[in-house]
Amino acid sequence: MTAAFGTDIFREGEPAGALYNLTAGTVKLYNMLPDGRQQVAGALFPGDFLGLAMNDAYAHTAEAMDDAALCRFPRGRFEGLLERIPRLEYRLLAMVSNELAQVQDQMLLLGRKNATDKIANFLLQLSRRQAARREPANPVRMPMGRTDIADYLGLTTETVSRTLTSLKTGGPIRLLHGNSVELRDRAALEARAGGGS
Amino acid sequence: MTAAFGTDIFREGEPAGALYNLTAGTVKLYNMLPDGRQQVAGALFPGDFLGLAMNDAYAHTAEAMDDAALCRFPRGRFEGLLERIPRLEYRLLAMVSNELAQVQDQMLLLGRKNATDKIANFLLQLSRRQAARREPANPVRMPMGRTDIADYLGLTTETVSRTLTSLKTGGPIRLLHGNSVELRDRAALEARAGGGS
DNA sequence: CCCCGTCATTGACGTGAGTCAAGGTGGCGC
DNA sequence: GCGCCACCTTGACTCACGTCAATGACGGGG
Repeated sequence: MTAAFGTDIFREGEPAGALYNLTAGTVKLYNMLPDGRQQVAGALFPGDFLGLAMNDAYAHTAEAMDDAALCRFPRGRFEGLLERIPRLEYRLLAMVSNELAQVQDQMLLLGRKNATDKIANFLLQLSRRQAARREPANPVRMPMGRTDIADYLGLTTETVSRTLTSLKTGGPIRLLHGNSVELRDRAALEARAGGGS
Repeated sequence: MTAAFGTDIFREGEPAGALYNLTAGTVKLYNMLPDGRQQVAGALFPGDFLGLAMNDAYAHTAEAMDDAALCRFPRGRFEGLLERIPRLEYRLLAMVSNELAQVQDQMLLLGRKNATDKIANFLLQLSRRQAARREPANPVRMPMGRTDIADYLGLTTETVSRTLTSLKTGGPIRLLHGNSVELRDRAALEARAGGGS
């Protein structure tokens, strides 16, 4: 199954009929706010699962940020699998637990850090996830636009832009062509990311 | 098992040796930030579970906010239970999924709302949880101090205080003795809580 | 009963990030 | 190659919230 750029895979509130595994491309999860803005809950890369929280309805809308390919598991059939392979349920539980831990980190980030710390964190997170996917960790690719980054970090596009510029000027990063970022001084970023305020 | 006011039930990073069910009292979950501040991840009330994310280490420190009583399930024995009662694992998965959804709501709150909206949301959330526990929904009890509220909402104690005062002056709430709040105009609060910015 | 420690409130002030508003820049189709 | 459009960048200004600091209200212990 494939999803073209900009199309929804499922929408917030829809009955959760299936879960998916992303095999190629990038997908964002977000919630629409009443005023039209959106809160991006996360970005997913190949290997990640979508809709694995076993609730009745999807908690987010999932939208392809480029052309994506997915593996779809209808929920009924999946639950049948769970019955027969209890081990699988344990794995699933672990995955949801992991996701929970990640989201809680993100909470901490949103509540307590300033713009620079948020961006530093974000870049390092992307880098780590690229490495986990056995891609080069360094030139970090950002398939999403400034708006999505802003909505993910609780900032505005302007602030994201300004912050990236100031990190560029300050030395730790370099902006490359095609929405990529070279991390020139990872230690400096780590310091910002971990550090408070 | 009991935990007196101010004592830790478990600490962030410790091997997750057990999970707990809170039977009486109130417990907060938080992470310490390097600079000494804390991010409160949640408040737990009777009936809630602690440490149910099946990771190897606890993601938070759990501290009793008053004298609390807990039911402790050592992890080994619990996993034995899981083996024998697959249905239980499914229940557990559902609970973790719920928690995930809640935390994601909280993320949205932290990233995108102003102080008044956060407080309104917080009060309504407490009210709903009291109702879920079959206590009266209206005078909302707040067992935690201003500092904990602030650390939960990503604010400062001063801002929490000011915002409560302004809600009081504006009409929708009334501050009672003993850390309780009377909701006088729930609709007004709902409007703030749902509404954007 | 009063003192003192802890926590909440209130005020004055500074600042980081949001808002509003112009430019740039690159990609794509014609 | 040109123009259009979407997106990014930059600037000026504003304001909500944080910070620093003083005061006020409880509540428990001596």
